[in-house]
Amino acid sequence: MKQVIKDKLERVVDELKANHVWPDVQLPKFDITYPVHKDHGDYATNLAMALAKILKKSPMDIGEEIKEYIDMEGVDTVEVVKPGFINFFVNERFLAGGMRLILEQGADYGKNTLGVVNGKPQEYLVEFLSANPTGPIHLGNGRGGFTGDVIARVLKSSGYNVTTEYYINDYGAQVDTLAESVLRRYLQEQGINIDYPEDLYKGDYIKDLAKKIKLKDAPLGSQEAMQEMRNEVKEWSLNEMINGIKEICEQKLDIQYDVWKSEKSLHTKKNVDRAEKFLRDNNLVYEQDGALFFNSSQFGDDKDRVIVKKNGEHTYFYSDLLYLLDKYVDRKIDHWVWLLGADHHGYKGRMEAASKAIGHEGKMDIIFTQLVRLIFNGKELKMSKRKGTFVTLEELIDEVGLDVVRWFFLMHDANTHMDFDLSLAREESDKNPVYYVQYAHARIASVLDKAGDIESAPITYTNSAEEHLTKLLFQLPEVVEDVSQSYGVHKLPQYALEVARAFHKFYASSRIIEDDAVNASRAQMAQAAKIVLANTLALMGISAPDKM
RNA sequence: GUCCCUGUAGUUCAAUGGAUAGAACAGCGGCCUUCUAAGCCGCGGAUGCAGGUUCGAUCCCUGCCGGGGACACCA
Repeated sequence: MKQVIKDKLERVVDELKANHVWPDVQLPKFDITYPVHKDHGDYATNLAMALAKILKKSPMDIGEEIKEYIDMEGVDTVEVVKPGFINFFVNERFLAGGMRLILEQGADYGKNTLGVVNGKPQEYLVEFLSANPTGPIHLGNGRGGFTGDVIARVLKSSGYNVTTEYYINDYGAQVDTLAESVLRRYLQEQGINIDYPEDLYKGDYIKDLAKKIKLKDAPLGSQEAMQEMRNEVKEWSLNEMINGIKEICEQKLDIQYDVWKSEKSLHTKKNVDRAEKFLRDNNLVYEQDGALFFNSSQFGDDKDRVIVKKNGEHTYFYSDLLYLLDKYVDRKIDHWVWLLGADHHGYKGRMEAASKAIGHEGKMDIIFTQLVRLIFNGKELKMSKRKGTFVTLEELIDEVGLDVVRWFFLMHDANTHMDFDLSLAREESDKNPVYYVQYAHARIASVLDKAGDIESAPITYTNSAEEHLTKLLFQLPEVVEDVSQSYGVHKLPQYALEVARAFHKFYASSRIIEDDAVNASRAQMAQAAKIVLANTLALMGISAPDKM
């Protein structure tokens, strides 16, 4: 609908030009909005305000003049109101026509083809969660995890070819710390007296690993034997952690990844040689104090970054460079959507600089998810891997259910801070708005089940609740489009809530089965509402139950 | 010290520079002999402070005050 009005207004501006009403008029940037209040139009544009600014006339006057050029099918009346909105009121035939469309498209209703350019779907890579394999997935990971998952779902619905990816940080010192932690706990478990330094990981999961691991008895005291044992523990622990994470993502979180990308696997000789040649050939690196620096400040970063340390080891940023080449050169992706916790905001500068340096500027969207503060009994709970204090996502899901947890993380703008009150989440899980939405879906399922087969009778309107519900249902395609461009996933639950509310009102005012007779018009409205609720919930990865 | 977020109702959060700032929860008062009361109807209640840009600012700019987070040859 929005698009129809927009197209029409573009033509209006052309007409104004052609008829020399305003020969100099340029098409201004005008907006089309939905009515905020029921007294306003069904659809509105502030074209008049935009034009007024250019022409230095009153928006009201301009609106009145434009009005005469607007003649649209399905629109009954057009009115101009202050401060310069042009309101469109659609008629019943228009509403019924749109309804028919929803019923025909069913599960496909809401999809669009924004991601298809010149007949080809764009290759998008969405990378998210990517928690280090040195500890469990905690509550704070939930935000990036679910936000990324939903962005991927929405992009798919918008015609993009989406690859979801988990980047495994299995390279570098932290993995050794993990191995050392497990090894020492294992030895303690065997009754061997060995100390446990402060900087090792403290959580119970380390002890669990230590109990589970089976090592062949190695003679202690020998350096070689100790080193061998260390390597064995390292490989086993890492593997165990990664498998655990995979299982949780797929089974508990309902997040399916297409690719599990190992950081270690990027550091092959071939990759490294190519990268070094590329960097040197393009004068992107220099040596200083025995280390190799990447010239990132030339490309907008606030300082140059070390990529090869004095001791010859690669830094994390080196991995990032390899990863960029892997993505843009080898895999030829068009765009990379990268979800990061706010504590990583320092990456933005260097990664953008690196993308620019290798000639792929502007192909990356970094989405920061602000940290979640945990509140328990009115006090903030600090989470720390080293101290072993955290609440795992798994525990929370087991307690209140995946639907509630997903809804909670999705309902807020990812870029704002939020508090998660554990005590409330537990107590008030029944009052969660997700149930309000699911209840609407279940109610519809139940009524339609009673109504039996619905005949495709003409749809007519008898009250404002029916009209309001219908107009809301029309918005789904635009919500999906919006989210696919803005990544503002919180708009989905907001929208679902609005639709559910509209349905509950409709349900209270319009009986579908009356005196044992099914009102086919209303049954079809309910059917359409069910489609919209189900599709919206599916995009969020939340179930749409038929019974509650 | 530098940089990134952020301040809206009692609470948790919405609102591409536009119309009367929306919900939910909490509070108060109504509605079940009829399709699921996990529902509906009604009542109160908010943009941290000071300037600026604009016809118009919750939104943009500056300063102040408050909250969170980053500033490694760690990953």
